[in-house]
Amino acid sequence: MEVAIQKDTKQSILDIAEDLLHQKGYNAFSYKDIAVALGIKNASIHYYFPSKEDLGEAVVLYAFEKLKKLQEKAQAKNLSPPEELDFFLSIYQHYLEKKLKIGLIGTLAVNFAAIPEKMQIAGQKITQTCIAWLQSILEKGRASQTLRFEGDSFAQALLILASLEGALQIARLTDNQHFYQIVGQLRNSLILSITI
Amino acid sequence: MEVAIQKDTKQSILDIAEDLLHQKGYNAFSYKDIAVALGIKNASIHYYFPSKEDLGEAVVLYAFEKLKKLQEKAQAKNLSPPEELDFFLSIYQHYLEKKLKIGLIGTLAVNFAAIPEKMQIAGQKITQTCIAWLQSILEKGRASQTLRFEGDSFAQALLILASLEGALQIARLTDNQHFYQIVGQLRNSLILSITI
DNA sequence: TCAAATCTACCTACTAATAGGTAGATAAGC
DNA sequence: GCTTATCTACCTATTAGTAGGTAGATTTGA
Repeated sequence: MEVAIQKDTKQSILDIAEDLLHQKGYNAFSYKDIAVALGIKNASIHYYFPSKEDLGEAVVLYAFEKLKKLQEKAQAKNLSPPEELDFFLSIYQHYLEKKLKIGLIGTLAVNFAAIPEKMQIAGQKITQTCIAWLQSILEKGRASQTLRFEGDSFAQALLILASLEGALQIARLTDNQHFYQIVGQLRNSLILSITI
Repeated sequence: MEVAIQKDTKQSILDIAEDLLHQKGYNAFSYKDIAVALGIKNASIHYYFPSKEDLGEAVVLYAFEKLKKLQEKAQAKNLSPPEELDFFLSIYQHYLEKKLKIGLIGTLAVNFAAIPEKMQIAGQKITQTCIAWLQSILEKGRASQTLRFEGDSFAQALLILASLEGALQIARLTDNQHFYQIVGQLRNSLILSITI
């Protein structure tokens, strides 16, 4: 059994494209950027992704798959509502700490009028999945009296998601520490237990 | 006294550039887009804004000026803390309802690695001004027992700003109505009075 | 088995379009 | 006549995308 020295080229292209999408936005990166990073030629990327639209859509669909796997993973763990909420928050914390730095929803929304329709639609699906997931956590938390919030669980789910997307953006413009302050403030208002 | 039939060209360029920046992001609009919209030639825009960096910075500085004027206007009105908070929220509501649709902070953050340094710095100033304004509202509200929140007023200000930026983005990806739901949820948690 | 056929994963070399930007002419108005 | 504002006519760099080729691995089949 041999160790894979080199990642699959197609996967590497996807990873770098995801990176660039988060760092610069869809219209600010080019095939050349990816080609240079990988040490291959422009045309080779067209071999895997005939058009930039194909690549853009693939990046979003790939992110969608990852999100769904995380959701399954969380459900398999049988977490308490506060723990599952923290699991969701940790996804965004991972965005901050790793290369991505900005949420996909924010990226797609800001460049909405300048991205292909397939990316728009995929972005909408991701958003709806996030909202539904958060809402289910909130409902379970309210039923078990482990999470505290007022009003509609859907509206509260929207508020949490908006806060996280916004938090990453404020962090990028000012200071990473501000992300943690926002998440802390959010957690304090939601989680009933005294333990941190 | 004559009615101004035509707006000042420089101002029109700024307005359209602001529009395009919010709709597509910095790297997805071109001088040509503006020239076509105004019915002038590409080169004429270079006359007012020699480089795209100049234009980009001018748009952000112009937005900064508008923000400061709104802040002065609010202070001149001697509003109660909940009223001043609503004034701030109404700025974002205006973003949603008018042409802009996305907050400037979000736009600049998402394309951060792909915008000129001067835009980055101007964006940071706007963010800090917003945070400081919100924090002052929160402090006054807590002192006068008209606003309710726990913990640090700075962290709470960050949370509100993040929510609003994220709310615009979720609204763009899904439904404008979601913006109002987020703002409603936020108001309910902050404002102590029963009256809406 | 071994040669032909096919496929994979790139390459070089190109195109058409668009980007931001510039030089210099020109028209209009004080 | 000088300034302001706008034009025509470019330039250079970059973009996404295409055409066609090729070395080497893999599959097929007589």
